[in-house]
Amino acid sequence: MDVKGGVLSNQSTMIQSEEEDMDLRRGPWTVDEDLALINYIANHGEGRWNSLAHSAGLKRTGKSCRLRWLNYLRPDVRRGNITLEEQLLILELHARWGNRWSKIAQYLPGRTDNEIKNYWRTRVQKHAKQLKCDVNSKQFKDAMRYLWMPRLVERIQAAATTTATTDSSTPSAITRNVTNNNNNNITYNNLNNNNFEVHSGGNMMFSPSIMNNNFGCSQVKQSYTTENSSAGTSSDSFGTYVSPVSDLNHDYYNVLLDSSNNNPNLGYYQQDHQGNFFDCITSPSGLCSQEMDFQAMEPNNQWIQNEDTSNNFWSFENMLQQFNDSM
DNA sequence: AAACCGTCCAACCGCCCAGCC
DNA sequence: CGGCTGGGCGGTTGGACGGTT
Repeated sequence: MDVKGGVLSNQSTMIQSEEEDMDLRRGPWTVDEDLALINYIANHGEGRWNSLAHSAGLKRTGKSCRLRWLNYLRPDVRRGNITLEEQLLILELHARWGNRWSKIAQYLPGRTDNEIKNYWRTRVQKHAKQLKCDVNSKQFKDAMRYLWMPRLVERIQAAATTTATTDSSTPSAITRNVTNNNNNNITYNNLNNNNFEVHSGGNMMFSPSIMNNNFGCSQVKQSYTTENSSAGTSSDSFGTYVSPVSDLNHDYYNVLLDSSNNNPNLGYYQQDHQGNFFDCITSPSGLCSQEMDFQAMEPNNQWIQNEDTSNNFWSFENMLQQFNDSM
């Protein structure tokens, strides 16, 4: 008997019989099928998936061929673990766009929307579930923004520093310049000067100082601008888009996204009379007004010391619990 | 060693939208 | 304008696999 595939749900019996009549295969792809698809696309290009499937001699739906190609067979598909930088990008972009996986995937070259979606569901939603809060709740978003993401950046910094000191021939393990197929540059510069930036239609830039200092909310300053302001750029700035704001002796970091369309509606952000977008979420749920000092709640800095993200998150859970208790 | 459990991820589904006739 | 088709999207499923009991 010809194997029709093992990924068949019970409720699809009728569909299955219909597809068997049409001799359509479902389930996991075989090596021969993969080769047939690859060869056909190499010779004829992609698109018109239904006719492509037929012309290539594949007993598959056009949709199935398209999915197999885009998510697995495409030569530029990146495989392997999601890196720290990618995690950071996913969190940031998801905070901004929600479950727009394909849009988020555009900013992670080589990653598919499916992969990102899987990452979100298996990692992020798991933690939300463990913390007994909704992944879309303000509480969890705050936790991501003020705890998880800064820690990711710290770990990126730490990794870069380690790499820089152990391998002088290589500028940085996380330095790269890539261009996705929409010509949106995504540049991570985490060289010895500890900058980290993402140019992706807009910019996302993290100042070095935040990574090395407290992340108590009262000490976090964020600035946003859509202007090409060189005059306001200090030595701590990272490009023409950002005018860093040094608030007294407070540390700051800069996140600027979507400068391309000058969108002032960047989530929690607000624009002041000078055109700068300031972080009006300084405390979306009163975090900052209480001047919580998360580092003080984290004596062992486990996020940095422990390489495993999921384990790191449990120090986060402890912090969040303290946060909850203080509310 | 076997059963159980949790995680990962490829593949599927239904829905929606744009373009064409 | 309405129907059809192709393509894309987010959500869901279930098999494989590794770790734990």
